[in-house]
Amino acid sequence: MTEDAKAAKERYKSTVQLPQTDFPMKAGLNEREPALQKQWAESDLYGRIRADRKGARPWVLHDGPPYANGDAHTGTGMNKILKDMVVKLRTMQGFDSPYVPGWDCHGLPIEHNVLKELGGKKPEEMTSVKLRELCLDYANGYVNKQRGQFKTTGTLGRWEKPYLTTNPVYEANVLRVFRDLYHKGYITRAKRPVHWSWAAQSALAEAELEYEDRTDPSIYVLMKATGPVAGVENVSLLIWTTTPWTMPANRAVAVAKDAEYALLEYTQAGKTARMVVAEELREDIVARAKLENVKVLKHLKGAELAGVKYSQPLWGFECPVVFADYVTLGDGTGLVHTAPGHGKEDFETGKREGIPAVCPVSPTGQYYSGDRLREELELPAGFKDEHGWFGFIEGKLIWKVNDGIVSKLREHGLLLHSEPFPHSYPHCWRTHTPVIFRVTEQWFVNIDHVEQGESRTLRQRILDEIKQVQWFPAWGEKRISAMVENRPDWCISRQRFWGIPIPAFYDVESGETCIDTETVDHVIGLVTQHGSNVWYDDANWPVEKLLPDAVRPDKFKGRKLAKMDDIFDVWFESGASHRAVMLADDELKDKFPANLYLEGDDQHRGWFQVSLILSVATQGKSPFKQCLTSAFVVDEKGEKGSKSKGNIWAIDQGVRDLGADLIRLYFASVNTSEPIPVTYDLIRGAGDNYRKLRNTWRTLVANLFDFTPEQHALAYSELRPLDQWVLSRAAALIEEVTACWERYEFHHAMRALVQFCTVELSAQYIDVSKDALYCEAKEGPARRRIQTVYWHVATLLVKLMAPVTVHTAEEMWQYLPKLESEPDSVHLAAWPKLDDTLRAMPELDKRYKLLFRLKAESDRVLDRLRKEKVIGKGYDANVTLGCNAALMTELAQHGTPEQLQAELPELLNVSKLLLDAQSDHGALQEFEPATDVQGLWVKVVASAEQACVRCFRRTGDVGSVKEHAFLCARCAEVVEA
RNA sequence: GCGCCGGUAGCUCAGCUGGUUAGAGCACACGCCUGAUAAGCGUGAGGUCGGCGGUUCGAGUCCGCCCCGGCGCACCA
Repeated sequence: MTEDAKAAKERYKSTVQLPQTDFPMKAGLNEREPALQKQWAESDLYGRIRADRKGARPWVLHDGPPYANGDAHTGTGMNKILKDMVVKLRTMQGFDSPYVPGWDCHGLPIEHNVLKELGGKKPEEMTSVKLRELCLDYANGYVNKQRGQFKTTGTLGRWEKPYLTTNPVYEANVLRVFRDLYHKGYITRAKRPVHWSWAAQSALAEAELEYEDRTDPSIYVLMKATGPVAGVENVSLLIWTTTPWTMPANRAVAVAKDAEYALLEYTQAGKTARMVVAEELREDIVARAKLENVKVLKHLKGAELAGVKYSQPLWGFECPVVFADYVTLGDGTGLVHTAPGHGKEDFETGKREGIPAVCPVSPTGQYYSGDRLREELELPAGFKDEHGWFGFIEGKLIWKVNDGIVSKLREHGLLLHSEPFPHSYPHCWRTHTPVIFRVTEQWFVNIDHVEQGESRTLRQRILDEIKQVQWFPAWGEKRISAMVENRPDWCISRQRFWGIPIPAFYDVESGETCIDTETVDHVIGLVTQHGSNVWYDDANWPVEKLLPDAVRPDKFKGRKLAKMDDIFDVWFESGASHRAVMLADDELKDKFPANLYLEGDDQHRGWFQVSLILSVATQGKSPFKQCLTSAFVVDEKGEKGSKSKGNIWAIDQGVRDLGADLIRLYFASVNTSEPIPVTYDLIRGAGDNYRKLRNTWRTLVANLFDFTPEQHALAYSELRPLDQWVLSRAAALIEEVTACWERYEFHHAMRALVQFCTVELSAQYIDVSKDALYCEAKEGPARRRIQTVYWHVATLLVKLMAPVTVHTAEEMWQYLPKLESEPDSVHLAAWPKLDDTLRAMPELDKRYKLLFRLKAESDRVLDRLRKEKVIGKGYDANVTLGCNAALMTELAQHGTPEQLQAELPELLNVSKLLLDAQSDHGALQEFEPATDVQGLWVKVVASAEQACVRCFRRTGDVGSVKEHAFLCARCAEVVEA
């Protein structure tokens, strides 16, 4: 370039419309996000959203309450972010979509931690009320902490007035659910075997069990028959168990009536003996116990064992053989050790056969001592402990005697074989200790109860309701149905104090339980006013005051009553949230059932199920219409996050280090139905997408610096096909993103969004439209129509991003030239939808698909010439597209050769373009065959023309206007005007 | 043990009801631009679509078996 040309270039620079914007390229999230959040708080954005949508169709996501203990970590943080995304979407779609967060504040972990702070147990002088106050303080402390942590993610909601399960009104509503269940006959108090956590000293519900691996002794015990078996004397019944500690409670051996059994004679360690085992398992047992000289004396059906009695291996008294249909021949011996006090089925069998369910184990998992042990074992009168078992077990923790029992059985010649047995075993979810079965008196919700006026059991009604719910992912329906089909009655009582009391009394003399709907209602009244502490405040609320004669059933009037001291399972409390929140909160009560419950997929077993049970039983329907679950967050190794592993971090720390929008974008970009790896590096990886979105958008808005939509936007009809094509692609994007959101496939929506930015915008439209945008007349239509498209696209992109990158979208919104009618916050704006401008144009889609394929072929050749240093930028080149007849015919569908020739230079970013249909291109050396387009040859030559100093193109007419020697005709005209 | 989900380029994932040489983004390599510039554009390399067998004119896509990973269930006595 000559000196003159350089000077000219500088002179004309001011006539070029270069992009201008203050919208920063760098996100600076950790400064901007808190500032925006402050702004939202000060302008009460959430309140304004609520006011703005008042009266609109409701759409409610009902929040599942996280537990008020510990930090809000990545998992709970993700859950809140996903919820916020959905609520923001629904709000933009015009729904009235309040978000009322809640916390689960009662329960064992808090109780534990408070006791720990007190040195392990409640000080003698401390009242229960005082202790409960400490628990409440503890819970409230974590509510405040977690609230602050959640808010850093940019989540909007009624944070200042959340629902808490400790709120007296909430507590009263839990009791109302109980009252209704009681009234309808769903509640039973009964002695049954329940899962028992000896570490927590409480019964556990199914939802509170976690299966963990554990190795127990697997033992084969010989139960000596007291008489002949099928005519043969001195026969033992071989049983198998992995819980040797239950042997003291053994009261029967169960067999399958129809199964085939074998009566064997065998030699082991030089001694010969006889026993009965299932024929199918005989060889397995012989091999395991290394038996020799095995002879099958007889085959017999289980039924033939009727009437056989054996000597209890520890205590020596006679116990029966019984039949049971759960006896299987999969493993063991086919003869089942039955201890009705330690197993659900054993209990049922015992009940049927009139065998006592003895349970010599205390709440702490120790055998009772002394007389108590004797009593609990229900030993016969005059019993003598000849072998010293009594002293051996008494007072000991059951897990500590497992091995001792094994060796002692061996000493007595009762053990055929033992080996270690690894298996998964239910553990207490809070203390992570193995649970046991204990027979205790508990309160239950009867799942198979049929209430008056109904023909179906509650279980069946829940299953029917499950079918009415939309499950995301769809397999959730199968999973929860299977769980409901198989679940036992729900044990809702716990023997702790930090919770809502089960409002029942008993007659001190007779022991009879005193409860009816009136007494419960009375307590509900007191709890509403004073909170559940009334139950524990003996000084101010003695039983006479708690339940005055006036409200007692007649038979209890004037009697001495005492309070029962069970509390509700915390799942009962959270499961009642539909009643305590959805049906009771001023803002929500006319919006039941909720549109969506959204939690981790562990809640199929937990909150979803208990909510369904309680809502179907009391309201007759599911408390939610849709149910969305996400998988768990894991670390880079795919391991579940846990504090002890140190692979989990508090969400607010992540926000400070990485930025809320980046974390939100990450969670929106991954498939949340599969385990979600969460590490700083992975989230930083989402920064690629973030920057792409941000920069692409920045370019759009930087070219709108002189654009006011009301004044400058052109009508659809004034746009060129290329412009209309972008709008058509944008319309497709809106449809796809919206469809993905409706299916809650956030990551598919984000993919579409990023792809649109990188392909249609960045690589295609923006790249192609630069010349017109920069060099055409500032006010002319060639520039304004591109700005019109930019404006439409920039607007819809901000909106489509708004539920995810809530801060960035808001920041963008402030820089976007908007219609006067748009609100000041993007979160108050309307979700984009198709209209006369944003509309699908299939013909144009087809046209540009073809033309961009031609561009790709041209680019390939241009690239080669660049590497050969023949040309630099595209404007240095002239391109000839040699097309055969078939290709010309295809092209003709999209315009005349003249039209295409006029449009293609811009599209291909070259100075000149020729369509040549005449020659036999294959025979011409200067033409290069295309690789992906049939019938196309490409010829590229360096242009010999002078470049225009203003637009860089080599159009061949530079200097045609005398006054502007360095300009092409187009630029000269623009500059003149 | 039973059931569910997944196994596609180095990474994250698309591939609808089976149909031209399997796609995108990122990362990588090479080049261009320097008027999106701590940006942008182009080109390229990279995949036996977990394995084996089957159905079919044709399979990543359907069927069967197996392997790996994850999750759930439980009458594991």
